[in-house]
Amino acid sequence: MADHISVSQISNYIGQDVVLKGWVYNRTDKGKLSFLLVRDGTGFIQCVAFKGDLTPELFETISHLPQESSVIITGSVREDKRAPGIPGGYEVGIKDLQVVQTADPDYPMSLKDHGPDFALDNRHLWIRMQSQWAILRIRATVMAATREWLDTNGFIEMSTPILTPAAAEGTTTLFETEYFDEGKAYLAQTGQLYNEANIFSFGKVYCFGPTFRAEKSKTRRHLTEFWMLEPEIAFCDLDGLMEVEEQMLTHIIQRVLRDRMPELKSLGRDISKLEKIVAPFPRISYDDAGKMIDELREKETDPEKKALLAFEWGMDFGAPHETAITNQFETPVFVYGYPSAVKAFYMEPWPGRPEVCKSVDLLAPEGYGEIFGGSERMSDHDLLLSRIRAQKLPEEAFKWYLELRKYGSVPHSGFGMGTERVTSWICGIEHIREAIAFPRTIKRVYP
RNA sequence: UCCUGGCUAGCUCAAUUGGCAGAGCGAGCGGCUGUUAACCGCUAGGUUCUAGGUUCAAGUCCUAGGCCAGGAGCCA
Repeated sequence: MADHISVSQISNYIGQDVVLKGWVYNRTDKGKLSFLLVRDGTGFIQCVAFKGDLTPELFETISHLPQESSVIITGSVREDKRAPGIPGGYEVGIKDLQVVQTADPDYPMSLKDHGPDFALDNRHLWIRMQSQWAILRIRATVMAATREWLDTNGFIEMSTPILTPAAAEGTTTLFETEYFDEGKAYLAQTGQLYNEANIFSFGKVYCFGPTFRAEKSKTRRHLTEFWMLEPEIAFCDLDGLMEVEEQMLTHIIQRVLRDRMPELKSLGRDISKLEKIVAPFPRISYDDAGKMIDELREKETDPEKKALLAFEWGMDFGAPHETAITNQFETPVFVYGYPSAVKAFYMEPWPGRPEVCKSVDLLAPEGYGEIFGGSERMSDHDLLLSRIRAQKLPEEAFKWYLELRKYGSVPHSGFGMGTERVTSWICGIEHIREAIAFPRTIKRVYP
């Protein structure tokens, strides 16, 4: 028997006396009544103190409790439609209250809106707010559902190194650090190359960890440190990869809808939009996506937006292009077959069309853009070697990677999922920085 | 790196043509038995980002700098 219960389980205790341990999120006084909105990590619940039920000293204490004071409350649970909270509709009539610590009354995070600078400087306190709590709970469910789907579909989790010897893709900027007498080491921007080794031992694998990008990206879709899931699958072509992606994402959405409905509602998310996210998703080629953009640009009347939609075959899609495409669909949409020139060196060429590669991006609706990026990997040793040489990558560093193509090479594919991008989309929030507890951006490493 | 915008009370913001530094929330005190961003009364709270400059007078105009944000590029 636990010595206290959690708010998330409150509906099991109607009519009973319970003990709650938590923090005063808000307090409203009304004469002989004092309403405390108490959070305990699992939910938010209204606790009501009535002067006539308590000693004068205790009521005086309760009606002056500062926001964020830590408390242990004993009281009786009852249903009441008026009661706010998560799940809401229940409240606790206070019979006793023990103050663990009276919070300093200068707590800076009022329950009103805050600007980004202030909110981020106070991120260690901001995460206590209901909106942030809901987002980060959903994030945890996204991650749990991801692992759940992979683990029940034959994948095993491999940990790939964070400290790596060289640029994996040779294109992006990496964080650099000294590594004893071995020269420079770099924080990993992907575990993919290692997972390509892992599949030859384990078949289907994934890694799920932090990844680092030192690019000076300054947008609502970028973090310098984010959590990326990367499955890699032996004997899998591009079509097989898309199937894995849509099945896994469908599972994630279903699990969030099942387990995090109160959190989604508290964020004001349009649930009906999430309920439509069921595999299969539309698959369109880069060529067709380009034509779609041409048509949309013709229809666009705003000259500024029109200019942003400028497109010619061969260029990568920017954020405005992705938004234009995804606005045509209610589910995520696959765009496959990008020009090889704008993608990484290791992607398998399209049969008969060497200028195109077997790459696929999964773009989320409502303007959220790329959430998954993947490809079928090049499986021919000599072709891969020629690409490494053509891109002037350090051949020695890729010696082991090339060897994978010498000993039992097979068609294989994999993708990366941006956890915070998926979470942002599911939550319907404006900025990716709210989808991780302590965001790292180009201008922030504090707190 | 480039483009754009912002910086005034703890927070969110207002301040007309250059003319007395303001409000709401938060904090403190008091009132009210059903509050949901409660309400009502009272109190405290300011180096207007920094440094120069113009002016009788600068939150406002000029110059330089700092910080933050949004977007582009790049990417998940």
